[in-house]
Amino acid sequence: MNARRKSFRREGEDFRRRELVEATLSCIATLGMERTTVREIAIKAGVTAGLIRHYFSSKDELVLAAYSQYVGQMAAQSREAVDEVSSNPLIQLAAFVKANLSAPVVDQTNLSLWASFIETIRTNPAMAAIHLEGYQGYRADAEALISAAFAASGRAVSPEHVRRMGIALNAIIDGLWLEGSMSQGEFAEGELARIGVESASALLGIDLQNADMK
Amino acid sequence: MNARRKSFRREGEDFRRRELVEATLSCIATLGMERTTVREIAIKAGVTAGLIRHYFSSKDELVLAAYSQYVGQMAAQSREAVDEVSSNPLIQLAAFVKANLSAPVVDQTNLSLWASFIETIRTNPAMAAIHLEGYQGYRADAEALISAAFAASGRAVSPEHVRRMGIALNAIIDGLWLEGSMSQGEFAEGELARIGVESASALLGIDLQNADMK
DNA sequence: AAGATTATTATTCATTTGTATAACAAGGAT
DNA sequence: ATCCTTGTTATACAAATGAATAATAATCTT
Repeated sequence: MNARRKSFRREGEDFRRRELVEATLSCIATLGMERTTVREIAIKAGVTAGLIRHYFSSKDELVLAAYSQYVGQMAAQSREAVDEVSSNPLIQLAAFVKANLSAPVVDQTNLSLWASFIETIRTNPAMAAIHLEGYQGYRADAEALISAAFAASGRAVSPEHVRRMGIALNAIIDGLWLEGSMSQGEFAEGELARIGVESASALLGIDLQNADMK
Repeated sequence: MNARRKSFRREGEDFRRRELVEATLSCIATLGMERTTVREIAIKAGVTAGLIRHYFSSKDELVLAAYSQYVGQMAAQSREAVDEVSSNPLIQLAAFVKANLSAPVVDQTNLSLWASFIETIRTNPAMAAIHLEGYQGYRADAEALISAAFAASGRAVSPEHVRRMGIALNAIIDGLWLEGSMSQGEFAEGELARIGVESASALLGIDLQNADMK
């Protein structure tokens, strides 16, 4: 019964931090915030619990880092989808909508992860700050795409109108994302994205559905 | 240091259960699920922690009852708003949208409460069942209103189209609710509801904005 | 190759938490 | 009035949790 000490490799700080953050996200997504303990995170990361405090001064700080990583990741994902397509603003806008209404964004686990973070925003100012920054960036991206789309359609619109459209577009995307993520299996493959593009077209008064038919 | 026993009143089962459920909702909304302990709930309800187990066999069961109460309350609120106005379907639909995009529905604390529950749906089948029932009811209400609105506008639409519109309407409401609840103070009084009615009009192709000008 | 550094593991600690049990008293029954 | 029922408080307990500290070994330095 003489248990030997666990063997291990020494890793660099950035590597471990990233790994711990990744494990934290995985835990929160699958277990929820309440059941995400430092021990559970450590197991998922393949280390012992004590190591967490070597890199993060508290569990709160780790969760904060995880949220920061999550927000950045979602933003990057969204921007990539736009950059991947042609420079036609209508096509870009359609790609933006589609990317946010397909896997892996639309996913029950991802929704659960998001909800776990949202819950903490009200009482944790640091979390709130990260959230605000991410949200504003998202809205700015949406408004830039809308502005460009209107310009490409030869329509002059006021900044106030762009703001309104940004709010509405953001809402339809978020709302469809919610529905798609919650109702497992109700939507056929690609259906949600199609409804999203149709709805965005109706809201903006621009036909985005045939935009990618070059 | 001879602490006297706390004086108390004996109350009926329904009274206590309701009070404990109410305290639970309040705790989750303000503290978050993680910091909502049986002791905290008891304090908020003005009783001692032991009493909770007298009425609920576990904390989970209490939280479940609280969620059930929450879902029912939200549904009733929404239906009341529709029943309060005239029987004109367009006006009813507008009222439905407005009710879901005004206080007290749009509120950061309410969002936090909702998020706390959503988080648990993935791992708790009982919570998932309550959620599904509430969601389906909500969607059915929306589709009924949409059907009636199309009929009143003299437009014949297929059930599939109604379904699509229901999804989209639901999405714009949820999305705007999210935005309004998260971004404290960005929206002027009534602005969110106005954007909602405008957006719903654009989505459905029905003018709901002037519907209440009798 | 030996020593120094520190990343990592192992162990310990004080609190908190859900739950279980025991003691008590408020209000009704007789 | 006295007894009885049971709603309610008070106390106890085991498990879990975040954090702190001690021990160890992997890798770098020289």
